[in-house]
Amino acid sequence: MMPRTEADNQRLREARRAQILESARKVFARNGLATSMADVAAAADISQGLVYRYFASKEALFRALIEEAVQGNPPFMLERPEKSEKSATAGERLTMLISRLVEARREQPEFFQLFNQVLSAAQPEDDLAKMVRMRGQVFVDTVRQLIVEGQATGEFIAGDPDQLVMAVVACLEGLTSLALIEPEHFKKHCPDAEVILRMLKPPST
Amino acid sequence: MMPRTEADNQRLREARRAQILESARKVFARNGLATSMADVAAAADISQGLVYRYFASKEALFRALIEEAVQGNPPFMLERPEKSEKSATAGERLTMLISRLVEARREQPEFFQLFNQVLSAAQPEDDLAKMVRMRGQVFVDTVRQLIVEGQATGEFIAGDPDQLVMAVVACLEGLTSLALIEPEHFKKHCPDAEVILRMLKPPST
Amino acid sequence: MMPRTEADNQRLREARRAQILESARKVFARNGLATSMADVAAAADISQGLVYRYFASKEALFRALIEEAVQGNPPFMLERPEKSEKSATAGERLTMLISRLVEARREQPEFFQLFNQVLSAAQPEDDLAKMVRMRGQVFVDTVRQLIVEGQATGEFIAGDPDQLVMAVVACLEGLTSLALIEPEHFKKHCPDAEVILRMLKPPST
Amino acid sequence: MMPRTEADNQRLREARRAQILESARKVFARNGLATSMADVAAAADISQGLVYRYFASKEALFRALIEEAVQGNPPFMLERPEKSEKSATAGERLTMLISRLVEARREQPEFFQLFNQVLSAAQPEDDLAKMVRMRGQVFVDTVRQLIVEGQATGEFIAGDPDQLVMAVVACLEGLTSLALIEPEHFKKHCPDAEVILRMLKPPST
DNA sequence: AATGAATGAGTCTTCATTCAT
DNA sequence: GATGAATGAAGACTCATTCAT
Repeated sequence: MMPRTEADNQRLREARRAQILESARKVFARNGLATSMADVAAAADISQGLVYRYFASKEALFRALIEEAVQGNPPFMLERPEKSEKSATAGERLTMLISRLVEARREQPEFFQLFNQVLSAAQPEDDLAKMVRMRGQVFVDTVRQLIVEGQATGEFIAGDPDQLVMAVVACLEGLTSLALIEPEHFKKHCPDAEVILRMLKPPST
Repeated sequence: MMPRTEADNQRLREARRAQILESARKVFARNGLATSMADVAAAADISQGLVYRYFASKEALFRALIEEAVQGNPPFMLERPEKSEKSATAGERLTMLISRLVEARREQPEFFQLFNQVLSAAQPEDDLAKMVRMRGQVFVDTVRQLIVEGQATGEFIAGDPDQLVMAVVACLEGLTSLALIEPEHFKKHCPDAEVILRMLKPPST
Repeated sequence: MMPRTEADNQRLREARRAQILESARKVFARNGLATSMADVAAAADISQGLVYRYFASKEALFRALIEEAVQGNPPFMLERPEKSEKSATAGERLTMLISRLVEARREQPEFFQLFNQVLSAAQPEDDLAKMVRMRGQVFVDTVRQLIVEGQATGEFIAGDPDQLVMAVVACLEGLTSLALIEPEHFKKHCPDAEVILRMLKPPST
Repeated sequence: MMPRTEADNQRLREARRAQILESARKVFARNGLATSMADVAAAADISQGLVYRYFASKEALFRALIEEAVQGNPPFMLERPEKSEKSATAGERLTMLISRLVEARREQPEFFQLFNQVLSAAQPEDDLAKMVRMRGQVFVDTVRQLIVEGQATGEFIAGDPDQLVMAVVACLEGLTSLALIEPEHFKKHCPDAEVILRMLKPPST
């Protein structure tokens, strides 16, 4: 009988918004920007018009998804080693970092797939593409720094560090792609960080 | 002054077709299925209408690109070890295979980027997606076979072979993505096959 | 604590309705039929839904506004000379009429602007447009009648009466437009009826 | 058999553009911004899509119409007295100006109706509205200047010049409105400039 | 009675495709 | 064979209207 209270509405709106973001994340991660707003609305099980009460446009919605993923609400997105890890060796820290990132891709592949969608469809001048590339660069720099350190201490194999960085990064990027193609198989046989790290260590033979 | 002969015409047509395919490959590889036919025509420096003299539709054009890439007109696409390699060990043969694939990605990244575009934009039931996935499966099976063999002979580290396969495949897939993002840097620091192969070998420590 | 009586409710409803009409008149007069129901609700400081408790549709609301204006709830809308004026000459009566109409436009320009909005946006077959045109015709006929009378008595200049009618009517219509564009300036320099009436009198030279 | 030449296409495009502008002018003049692009296309007897090859958007089309009208391709739009008129008295020059403007409204009412549509539907901050208002101001200033001059020479009646300006301007504006409501009657009984000018002259009695 | 979230039909706009030349 | 003007169906977006609370 009573109209909804202000607080009720606020809660409703936030829930709706979250629901739309979640549904949109799934469909955009899978189909990229080719996804229609009708698809988004259907995934969220609401009318097309309603999406526009929460996001001004398709682009705004996609942007919200990317920003959410870049700014990394999900805690496992943190790529920099945590304070408690500062005492570990470069190799140990890189192991932890890779481990976390592999795990993140296993838990929430959509976040990473979104990045791929941006990079594989957007114009280079695109604002979002820049943002995603910048974020990627931070990650690459972190890995490079640890590899160089590890090489200095002899933990890692010598050689062009950029080559090693690229191998490691490619591996992670590739896992994101594989997660898109075969989610089940990916989850089951997702490689351990150690496997990836072996690329940085001299083989026994 | 002589009217063109039938053969001349045939040759012209084939050249035109090849020109369109090449231009289309570039723009589709970079921008995905969002690429418009106007973009294709502009890239090929011909009118929009003319594209339709050679390909019945956008879909037909894209299909031709994928089929060309899958059936591997380009010789380096051959993934199965050649006959002369039959005598080598599994490790040697896998090294050669990976080596060839890395090289292929360095030489002609567009072919592989096309596959990524298909997989990241198409519906799973899509005919083309199936074709590309199947081709991927062949490759995966080949790698798996060699890894299992290598494990049997002790060349490769023990453990879940699927995990190792995935690590190797992911690395290659990831290289394709990186080639799209930063072509220059990719070409310069593209990792050697040995780096990737190290994931399959026990580390010295 | 007493429940509202039926009469109270009735009064509340009427007040609400009047409030909506007044707000709607302002925004429709200024922005025309492009005005959204959201604009109306905001102007009336109520929710969108509530407008529909008082008016079945946007069209019904607009119609109510036009009918209110046409039927001339506002007393100054009466265009026919009043009884006490019957003894005056045609010229005197026309002066009084014009005078009243100029004054009306100064006092309540919105009513007249609404008519303009109908005529400039609606289809000719539109019901409302017909109503407004018919009302205009009554006014035109009245003016024409007085002009013809005035010409007969020599009060007004000879010549095509329709031309004179149109000049007078145009002047009044134009004042309505100017009132929309520059309300302040309009109110300050609104011409006297005599100025307009001069069009009907032979110049001294 | 031969493809159209460049020149052919150029001519075709210009003709098409002109055709669209003309059709659009009519429907926008009559129905204002509520006009749909489907209406425009139908009026021009072409498909909806084609309009967009000539004008980027509905707004761009409308803007082109307004700019065309403001910049006044039509020669009769010139409101400033021509050089040859410089020797005439203020009254004579104003007569010529009004005369020209009345004539313009008779010949091409659509141009002036477009201005009315802008002013009666647009937000005040609107770019186009500003442009139209500015153009109106130029006209008002011209009329005012001539009236003041005429008052100084005794040609015109004394009194608040702004009131007289407003009466004259209103009359012209009103004619534009009437032309929209009853085009036929308007053309037949359109008042002469002299009638309007009489508002500026002392009456004989 | 009152709110504002939700719906869906209608409009603007794009783009694959066709067609006159 | 070649061009680019033209078409029309599909997708983004708005807004009058309804409905649960």
